[in-house]
Amino acid sequence: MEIAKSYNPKEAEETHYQTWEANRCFTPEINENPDAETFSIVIPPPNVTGSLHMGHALQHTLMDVLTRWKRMLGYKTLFLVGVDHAGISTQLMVTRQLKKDEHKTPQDIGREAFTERVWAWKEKYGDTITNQIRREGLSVDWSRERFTMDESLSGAVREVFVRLYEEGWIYRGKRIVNWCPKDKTVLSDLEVKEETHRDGKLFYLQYPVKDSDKKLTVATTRPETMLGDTAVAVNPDDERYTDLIGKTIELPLTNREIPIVADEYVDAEFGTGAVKITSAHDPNDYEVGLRHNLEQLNVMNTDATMNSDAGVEFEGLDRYAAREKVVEKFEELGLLEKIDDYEVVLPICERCKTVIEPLLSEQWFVKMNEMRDMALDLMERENSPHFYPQIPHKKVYTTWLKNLKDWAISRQLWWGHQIPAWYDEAGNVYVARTKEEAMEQAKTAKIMQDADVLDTWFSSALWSFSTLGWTGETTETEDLKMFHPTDVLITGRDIIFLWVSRMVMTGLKFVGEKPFKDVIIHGNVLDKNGQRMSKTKNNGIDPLDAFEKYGVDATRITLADAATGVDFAWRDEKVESFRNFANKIWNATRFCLMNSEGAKVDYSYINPQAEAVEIKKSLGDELAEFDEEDEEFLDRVVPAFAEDNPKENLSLADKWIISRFNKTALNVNRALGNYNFHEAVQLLYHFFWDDFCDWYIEFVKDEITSEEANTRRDATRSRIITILEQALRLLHPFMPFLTEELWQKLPEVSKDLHNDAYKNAEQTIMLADFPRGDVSMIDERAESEMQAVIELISKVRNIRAEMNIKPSDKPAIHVAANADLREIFKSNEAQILKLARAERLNLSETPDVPKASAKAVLTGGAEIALPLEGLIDFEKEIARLENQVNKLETEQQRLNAQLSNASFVERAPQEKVDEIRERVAEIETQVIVLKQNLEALN
RNA sequence: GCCCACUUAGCUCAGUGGUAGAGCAUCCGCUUCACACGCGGGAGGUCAGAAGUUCAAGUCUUCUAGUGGGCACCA
Repeated sequence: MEIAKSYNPKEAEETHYQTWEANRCFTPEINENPDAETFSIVIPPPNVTGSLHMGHALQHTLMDVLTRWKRMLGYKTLFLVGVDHAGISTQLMVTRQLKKDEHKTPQDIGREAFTERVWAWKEKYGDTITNQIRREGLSVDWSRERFTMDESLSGAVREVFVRLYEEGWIYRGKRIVNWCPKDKTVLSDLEVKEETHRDGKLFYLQYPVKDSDKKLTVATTRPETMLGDTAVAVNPDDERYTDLIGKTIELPLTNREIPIVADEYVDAEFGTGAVKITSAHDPNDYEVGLRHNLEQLNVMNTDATMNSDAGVEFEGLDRYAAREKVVEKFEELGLLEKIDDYEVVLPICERCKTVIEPLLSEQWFVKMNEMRDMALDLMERENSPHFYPQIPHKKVYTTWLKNLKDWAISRQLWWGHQIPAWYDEAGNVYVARTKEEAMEQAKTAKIMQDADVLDTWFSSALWSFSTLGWTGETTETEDLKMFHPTDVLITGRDIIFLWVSRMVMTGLKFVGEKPFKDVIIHGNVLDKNGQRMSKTKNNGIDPLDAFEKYGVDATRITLADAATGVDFAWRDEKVESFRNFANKIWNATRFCLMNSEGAKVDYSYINPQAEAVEIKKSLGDELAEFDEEDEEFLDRVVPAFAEDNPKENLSLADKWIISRFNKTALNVNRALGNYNFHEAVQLLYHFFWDDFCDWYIEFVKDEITSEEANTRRDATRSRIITILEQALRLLHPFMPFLTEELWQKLPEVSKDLHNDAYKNAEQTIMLADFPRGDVSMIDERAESEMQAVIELISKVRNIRAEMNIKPSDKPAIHVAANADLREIFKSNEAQILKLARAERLNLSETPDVPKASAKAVLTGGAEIALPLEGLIDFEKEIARLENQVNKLETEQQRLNAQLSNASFVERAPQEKVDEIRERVAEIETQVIVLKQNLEALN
């Protein structure tokens, strides 16, 4: 078979995904077993306007690893995909396009036409992200793809809104909200970020007191808001101002008079101890205003220009222009006391970075306390959802819930779920599922729907169940029964509040159960300098570039390897090393395939259970009463049917690699079960590269490359290709394309190697049984025997390298060892000679070597010597041996100190003490041998 | 201001109270018939600092320093 010299990811990536998707390998129905356990996971819906970034690539990889793993284990598996309508960003994008193409604003064409444009935009460009998801190789069920604006999901949104309203958990009210003057919409607290400005100013303004020559100085960072001042507040206990309480201020630049009030809110220590109160432009001032029954004077328009209430001089000015003008005027009036430099922290719009203007406005809110209590109760009762890692996310989540305030859900946009509330001409509100219902309530057809739409996160909050068919009307679907609650949610910590917590709350409230069992919070991918990736810094690494450069599989396994829950810096070198790993897998397979004539994948070598199943199949009815667990049966029947009686003929290396494989499989399953992706990757990397390639392949190389066809060679070929086949399965969840590509090339791989759950499916590794690992196949004896052989070879190699022996020089190896070891070495003589590049293996009971030898000692005290007549540098050899003695003696001293500590021997577990005693004995043995060797040299 | 996390080899990071680990980089030697994206062999650590608990601390406790994050305040 022709196979390229190195792995080219492109080809594999282009073909296999299409095949998988076309064969519906991703739909849960491919699993025909009605009793199969289920596994489900929903994707955090990316923005429809979005494109893939490293954070997606990371979380998508982890989700797909779990999904593919569970699917191969035979679970009925749903990985649900979909996108979010992303209210603000989408609206902005379409608005921009409208302006560019037609020089029109949304208002010019009207709401209906605009919404149509957005849908058209979505049709045209909305699949960018979904195609990138295909590129990543995600095994998501496209037949269940969802969009938050789908009719069914929209129905769920309306239903939830109406029910919450009817229960009094949604209300409409006038509050100070976070207003983005650029996007011209309200934002929830979570969509507001902070920005520190060191060059800020604190302005000290003097307000004349009426009927007095006194002036009261207030400090402010936003002088323009003084145009909307409705009071000045001081602390009631502040003796400086006691006499002013109840007096009146003649507010400069306006014709208004405002009271001086006393309020505990004021901190006498800060600034001047007197606070200007702008009830309509600051949340704290608003509260003060309510307490003192102050007027609510809004002096700004929604674009943050001043309105007519700010006075004719200021009307129409932008807030910053107004600020300058106010300051100028105060200076002219001699009322500007001073301007201090001051570090200000400004609230900014997370999306457009515009400074938020707190604004008094009428909006819809969700009262969160009751749903919040449900979520807290769930956490208290059953530690659910279970966060991975627990620390710090559990605490952050519960603390946030405890301090939760009402959620502003209305948005002044046209793209989204329009609020199902209608107003009659008198302004009475009717909340209903449809306009017809609202008209019934209003007893008139003259009603108008609320113009606002809901926060995009409102629909996302329902994602776990709205995607499975819940509409309120329909509350029980097959999918809900089968897949809700989902098993695990994987997301970043920045949306624990925005999304995770809200899904928990709505899930409990509307489905009556938690939406997911576990929540994995992954770390952020930082740039190579440890900085967060951001558009402004332009330090983002595009996953598509990584796919291009290193391949999807290498990128995936790099991300999985880095997924320990903490942030990590992206390193190209890291991906490179996993690209090398992919190439290593490719070449190992290439080598096996070059020597595969006469070989076939045969599960029986490593899994007697499966072998028994195969035999059972071939015998059909004859063995209807056959019991897979019946070991006696296996012993009796298996050899009779296995042509080469594999278990009898296994070499040490075979037993060893089978043992290593099963250990690896067991540990990989355990690691994935604990969501420990890093550990799983490390296990696989080590097994494949070190155990399989560096030792096993090298051990059997001569045998399988033999030109001469014989049953022994072919049996070995079959064994190696079987181990390889199994290893590819273990790797598949991480590296789906490479493993599929190679798996398809293996001889007879498609025959009888299928997962029973998918019996009518196309042959693909993604539907093959995932190796679970079998404890009974772990052979500790084989492992330690092989270890001895490895140690022997390594020590010889070490001597060769340290003594600068040329590769072409082939010394003899003298080994003095006990009978057991000699037996082991003898039966692996050919491999030892080859891998140690030696000519002859001389085994004896006691050392018998020429003086000019380089020596080493093995675990257990066996000695090895390489006669190096004429090659040996005595000084170098002495230094080498002394170095080894020193190392051992340092350790010996430390251990002896421990053993001479009476309380250690007394209080430490006996096995620990024994362990150390054994180690000391081992060191002593080795030191004696090394010292004898040293003496011989001196 | 309150809370949290992190600090381990040159770099990026694992690490479960019991001998300190990986990848990359580095050094030495190899065009050995799967792979130079490779093979073989090395060197490299006061586990941020201090104190404590323990027979035993990278790991548990407290304090200190540095870095990062969250929340609150921000007149």
